[in-house]
Amino acid sequence: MNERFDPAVADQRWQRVWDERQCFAASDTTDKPRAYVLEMFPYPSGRIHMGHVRNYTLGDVLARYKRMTGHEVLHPMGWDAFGMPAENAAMEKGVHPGGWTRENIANMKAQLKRLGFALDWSRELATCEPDYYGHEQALFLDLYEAGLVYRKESAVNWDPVDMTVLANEQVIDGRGWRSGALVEKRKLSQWFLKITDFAEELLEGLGDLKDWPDKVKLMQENWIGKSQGLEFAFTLSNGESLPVYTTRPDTIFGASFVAVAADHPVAQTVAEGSSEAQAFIVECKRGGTTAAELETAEKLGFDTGLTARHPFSGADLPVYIANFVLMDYGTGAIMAVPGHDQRDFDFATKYGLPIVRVVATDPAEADKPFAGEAEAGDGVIVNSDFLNGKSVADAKADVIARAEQGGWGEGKTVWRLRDWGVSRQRYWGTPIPFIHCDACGVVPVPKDQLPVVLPEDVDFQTPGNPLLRHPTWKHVDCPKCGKPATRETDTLDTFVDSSWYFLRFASQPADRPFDPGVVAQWLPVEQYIGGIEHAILHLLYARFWTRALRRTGLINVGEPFASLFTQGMVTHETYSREQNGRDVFYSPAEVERGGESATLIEDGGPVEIGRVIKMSKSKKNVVDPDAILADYGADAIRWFMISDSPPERDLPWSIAGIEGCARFVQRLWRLFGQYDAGAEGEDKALDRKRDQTVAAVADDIEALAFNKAVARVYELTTAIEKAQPSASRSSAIRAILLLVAPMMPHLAEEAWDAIGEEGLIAEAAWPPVDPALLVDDEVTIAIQVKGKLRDTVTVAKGTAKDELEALALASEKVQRALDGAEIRKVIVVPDRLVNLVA
RNA sequence: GCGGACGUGGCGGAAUGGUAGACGCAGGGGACUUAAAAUCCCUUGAGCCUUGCUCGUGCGGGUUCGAGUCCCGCCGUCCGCACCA
Repeated sequence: MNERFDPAVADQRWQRVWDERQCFAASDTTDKPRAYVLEMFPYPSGRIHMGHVRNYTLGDVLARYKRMTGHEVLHPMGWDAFGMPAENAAMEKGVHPGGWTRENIANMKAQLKRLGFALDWSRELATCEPDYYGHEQALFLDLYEAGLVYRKESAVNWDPVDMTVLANEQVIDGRGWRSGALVEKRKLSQWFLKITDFAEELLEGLGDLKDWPDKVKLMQENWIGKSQGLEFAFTLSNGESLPVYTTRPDTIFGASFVAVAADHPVAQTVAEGSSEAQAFIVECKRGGTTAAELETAEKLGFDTGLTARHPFSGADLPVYIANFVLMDYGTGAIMAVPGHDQRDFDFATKYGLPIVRVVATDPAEADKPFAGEAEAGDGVIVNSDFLNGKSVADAKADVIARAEQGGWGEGKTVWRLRDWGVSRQRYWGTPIPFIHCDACGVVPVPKDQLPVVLPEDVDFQTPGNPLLRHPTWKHVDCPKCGKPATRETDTLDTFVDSSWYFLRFASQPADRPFDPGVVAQWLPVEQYIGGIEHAILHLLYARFWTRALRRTGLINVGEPFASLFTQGMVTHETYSREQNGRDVFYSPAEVERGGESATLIEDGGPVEIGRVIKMSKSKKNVVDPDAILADYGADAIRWFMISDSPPERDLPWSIAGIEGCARFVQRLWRLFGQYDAGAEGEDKALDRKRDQTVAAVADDIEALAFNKAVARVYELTTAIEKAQPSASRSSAIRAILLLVAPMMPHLAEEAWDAIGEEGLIAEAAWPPVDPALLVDDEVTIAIQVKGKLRDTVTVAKGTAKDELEALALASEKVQRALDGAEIRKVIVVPDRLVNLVA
């Protein structure tokens, strides 16, 4: 064996062998148990970043481990290839989005290959290719036939200077990112998917997802937002009826005004007779469409002069048009209870409206003033006539019952979840397969005419949707009547692309989206891994899409992802200098890092080491995986990714850390070099340590607690190094080689070959363990006096309680700590501790 | 603004309510070497009256024989908020 392991040679060598032997191609026809391991596929931005390396390393370790434990593993990779960055590149650099994207894919694929991931490249897909999005169009038509697709008006961010629709991230401080113009809300007719039809199912389904993080399930639950409340109608002073919805009917006596959305019919009617109301409604159109923006904006209202009669008290409440009321939720009108809703509180404070307490922690505090904010918590009802003294829950039920009895309202379930708007006024996406005909209306493209392919000859020099401007593309004959008609020029949200790619990975026939029988063999995904930022939208849409396909009879899978894991971000410290009162940042490549300081290579002067934050271009704290790969090899970078930080938390990148990993690669290599197949003699303690480590590492990998597995590998390595040569020692070396095979596959193959083993370690079996060796026969007992540790004693496992107590009392240290005090109580936990309470 | 999480040495972290700090990094000391690299050994929470004792898991309370872990209230940081992916 060579003295040093050379990753530059070994990485390439084994990557070629894996490729040639098609080691990681998943078979659809096998008797083995299946394991579908999937990481969220990347957007092809051009270069792999550390976040990708982490994500795919986590999945790869699991996939390789699953293979070693006898599973047929499906571990595919593809590209989420539609989206805005390609169009931005087209505008900025004059390149075609397709060419730019495909070049990025080629680069990133080469980078992934250099990391030695055990991926089935034969199933690679890119969502921007017609052989993917054509099937998506077919599925969209299936959902249309099932009644799950419709069109309605919906607001977008409109840039009045560029005359274009902006994404939320393109709106900065209420202005268009390029033009700087104030953005307005504009209504367009757009395509929607009826995700709300599945609200109950999606909520209920969360209960079956035992291996999803509770936080993700909770976030989805809150997002779906099922609420039981009361819908009832106020009678207005003009005789009209105004339906409102409230989740807090218990607070009805605290209502001090009524508010409607700016696009509510009542607001429209009022505006007809008032130019001031009109102006206010126009004012409400200013600004973007995001929830965060709407809710942090100053609460504004317009007094319509109308009043609404309170159903119990008969009081006349003023009716406002308010910018914080949403037309999309409930009825677009609310009864406002300032004491117990913060938005209402802010509004009432601004317009001098009464704030009445109707919930208190104690009936005696009925007139306690508010401490500058609303109180949304539980309590007892006060100042509320017949509701006084009731709990919040009882009062809710009582008011709903009275409303239903009186025939002026009814209990109702309302969802926060809104239907999914999938229209995008952009070029680089899946064309929505519909045709607009003056005579026949909106007509689906017949399936035999799919795919509707994007035109290649498009111009990005003018803002707006190139499909709309294209001279010929949209002009077609109506499939129904044959007369001239136009294509739909909106494309699909890229979340649609990522809502079924995991099905296409499992099965990809040419003539249809997938084969349901093959899909059933692989789905659900056994382990899905990706960022927490996808906790709601992507995961909810994928769950919805899967259920929608089941309802249309296309598949028989409900939940696509059996187990979900959300990994943390890769972070790095920042380097900066203050210049002219501003921080100038330097990249890690420009800086020489010492133990506790850092200097700029260019001039040798010091730079300030800043906080450890998410790698980002603006702070220049980005490290390119390729450079690391070239310096340290794939195994070192993979080892770094799984060491130290638990995968769900942030991982701080450091050059010292990667150097430590590279050193450990060499240390293992030296250890493997000491393997002696002919060594004799038994080392019971090492045998025990070996099997305990094998069992624990297996548990850790299955729990994705890789940092713990890594710590155990270090411990076993040290134990082997300290042991004398023996058959046990060689056996332990062989075991640790198998343990690290999923983590450092190149080193493992090289060593496997060097010690004379047959075949590839990638195809070897996980080492078996002897259950008898897993339990220790001795344990160390803690001896406490009044809960404080005073001594320890090592005894045989299972030593009796009274014996432990006697040992504790016999301890000199214990006697000194007791200092003659009388023992009042003794707590003995077998194999754990003795606590003497004096 | 609303929803969700996280907080333990210089750093990343470990710890079924039961010996806080496993393991790694960084630091200190030493061996080997002409020297360096590489490697190996020892050491490293803070404080003190140092056979040992006291304090210590963001802050303030509480439950318990015993709390990093459970409960209540704060503070700070991060993620999401429906057209970024």
